[in-house]
Amino acid sequence: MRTFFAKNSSYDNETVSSDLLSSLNESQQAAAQHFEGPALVIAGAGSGKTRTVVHRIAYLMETYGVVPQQILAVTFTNKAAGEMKERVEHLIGPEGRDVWVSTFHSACLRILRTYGELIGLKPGFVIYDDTDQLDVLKEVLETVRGIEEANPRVLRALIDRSKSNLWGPEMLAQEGERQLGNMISGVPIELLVEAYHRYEMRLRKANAVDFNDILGRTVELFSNHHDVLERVQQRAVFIHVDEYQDTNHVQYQLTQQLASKNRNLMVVGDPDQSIYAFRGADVRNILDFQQDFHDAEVYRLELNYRSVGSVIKLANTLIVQNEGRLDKDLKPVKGDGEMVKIYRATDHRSEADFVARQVERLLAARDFSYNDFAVLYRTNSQSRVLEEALRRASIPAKIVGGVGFYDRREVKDILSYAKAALNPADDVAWKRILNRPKRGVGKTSEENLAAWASRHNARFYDALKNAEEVLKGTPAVKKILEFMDFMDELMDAATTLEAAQFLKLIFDSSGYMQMLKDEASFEAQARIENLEELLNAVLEWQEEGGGSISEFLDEAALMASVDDRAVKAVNDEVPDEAVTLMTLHNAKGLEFPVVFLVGMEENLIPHRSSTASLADIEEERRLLYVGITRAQEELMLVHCESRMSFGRTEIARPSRFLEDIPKGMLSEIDIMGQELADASRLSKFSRNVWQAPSAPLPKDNKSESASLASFKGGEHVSHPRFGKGTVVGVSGDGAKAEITVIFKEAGAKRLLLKYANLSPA
DNA sequence: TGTCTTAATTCCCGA
DNA sequence: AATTAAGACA
Repeated sequence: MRTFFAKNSSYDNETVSSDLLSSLNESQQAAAQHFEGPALVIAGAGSGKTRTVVHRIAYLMETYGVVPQQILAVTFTNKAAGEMKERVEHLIGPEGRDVWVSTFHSACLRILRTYGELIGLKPGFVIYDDTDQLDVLKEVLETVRGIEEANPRVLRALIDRSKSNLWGPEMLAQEGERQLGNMISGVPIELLVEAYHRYEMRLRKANAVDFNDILGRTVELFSNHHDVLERVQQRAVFIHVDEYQDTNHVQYQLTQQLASKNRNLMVVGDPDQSIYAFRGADVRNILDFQQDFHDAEVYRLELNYRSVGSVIKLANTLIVQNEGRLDKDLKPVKGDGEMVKIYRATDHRSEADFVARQVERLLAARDFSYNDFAVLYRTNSQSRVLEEALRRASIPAKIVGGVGFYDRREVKDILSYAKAALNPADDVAWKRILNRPKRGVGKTSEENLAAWASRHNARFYDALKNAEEVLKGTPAVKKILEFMDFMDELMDAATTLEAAQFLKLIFDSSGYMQMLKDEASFEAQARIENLEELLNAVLEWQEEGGGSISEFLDEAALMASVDDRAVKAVNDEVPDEAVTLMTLHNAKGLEFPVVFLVGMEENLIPHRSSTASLADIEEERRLLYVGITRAQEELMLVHCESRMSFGRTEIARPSRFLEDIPKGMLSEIDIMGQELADASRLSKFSRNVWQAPSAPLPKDNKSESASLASFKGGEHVSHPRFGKGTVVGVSGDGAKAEITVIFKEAGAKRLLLKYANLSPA
């Protein structure tokens, strides 16, 4: 078992026994004994949901003689799939290996690799990740007139959203206009639809699918080829879907299709932990389950085995404030435990130092190991300071997520060589490797080649093949001929060599390694090490039964950034024992004895871009709820008085969510972990909810600072030209002091305070 | 073409 | 603050 999950206490005493259900509580038993027909399991945080599903699988086999080949369990992340697979095998032995445990994406990819040709996917199709998508979209935007200024990222988000709703360009034209209006980010929707259409053409031409296509095209396959659906249904007679509250429409459709024949569908989830609306997840999928399946049995798991009482109480207090919510009362099994702590740091550095100090303190005081600590934050950008502070304190730490191993420039470059060799139509890959390492083929040549390809409706590869003609008389021709000779060799090798050997060939013969060696910088050295690590990953994967390089590419694409294998691969030196740093989203499904929730501030949680609607706020609240419920023994909340963002120091106000917490539920502590005496407590107002102290006065006493000090964010002000607005930040001091105000009409403005001429409103 | 400097953008969350 | 795009010039 990987160390990452080593602390899963409920796992340890799972054993095969004649009395399979004796280790479950009453409601868990009821769910685990569910046989045929649809079932909805509402499973609160820490209520033993995975345990219940794993036992249900064992019970199906033991009591009803269901064979493992008829059982499917779908999870969201590779991590969750890996964990469930191990627990299934642990509980029911070697037979458990035949249970199909998979993520939506890898299950669908497997199906498409087998049957994709039926819907026009050519064998050897590649997967475009988000960077590839962006590359394609940038080019597409240049070809649609009137759309040049559109942000490719905005367009990508729109396309992703459309696809997660199973909307093609035509549907986006209809539905999009109805639901989103006729302009999106200042661009008419017709043009965006046109761009979407062209994007689809490009992908088709490149024999590529994007992430959403992996699911969407599977739905298409099932709809148009019932025989394929039936074959898969034979392999999925009993279906389990984990984290059902986070399914989007495509996943919903897939589930419906798979379950349509046998109707043995068990969905498990917790509406209070729905945190993926931003990528199309729809809580209604779980809330309406009983409407979809009128005969559904409903099981509720409300006993929490994970957290101490104080943590559960806080979580419940928070979440009841959401309006659109299924009533659910999580009850702790454990005692009250330590009070939840809160610490007010001056800035993000002192916040990080606080975390380091507490890790040291708790480690010394109690029987903890580094693995027992997790630091959770809202945005990846918060990780750097934390990582640095822990390193200064010689505390080993690992970051889960963030810029993943397979997103690194050098890794993407090398894998692009493989992709190009396997698929001549992969324009993105060919363009990426053409001049990396530098071989004297610059931007102009690339543009001319691309223009030729587009004129002839050909592949970029064809342009390269015809370089002599296309770039007649330029010095680049000779270079391209050499390059193509090498690539011919590589294309041959792609089908004959093993994955690792093939990779080695790319390293040595492309000139890429040589380029890094010649550079001789610290950075280049790190890149070389990453490439060596990539080779190790391939070797390890081969030993575990992996096959060709193309299969490895699939693996790498689905691995994405969030995977403990990816984390391990970043640096071989990652010690077995380490504090875990990750985003709140990544923490879902995990648990740790000690949890720090940092950045408990307005603009972070709720995030600045998620305050527009009640639905946004409620999702942020659920995200915080997920964070709180990760803690088993101790929970510490931290917020700062000021924080740097985009290189500027800004005043930070405590999260509104904190202010709804009754005073007695939080213990305010100092950096030593000592509870502040009531007299020294800065929050001295005697309201019965926790209240943040007012922001400190600026340290200097220049005359201008008096006016600066009078703003701490949140004030309603009025400006002669921009009208009414709200102060959201102040930075700098003296004559250079700036104030940021979001005006109701004019939007966000950064003004020199000296001239801002604001009056209270 | 390549390199150096400067300007702009991003830092929401992810399979 | 850090990465990436754009622009100037050899």
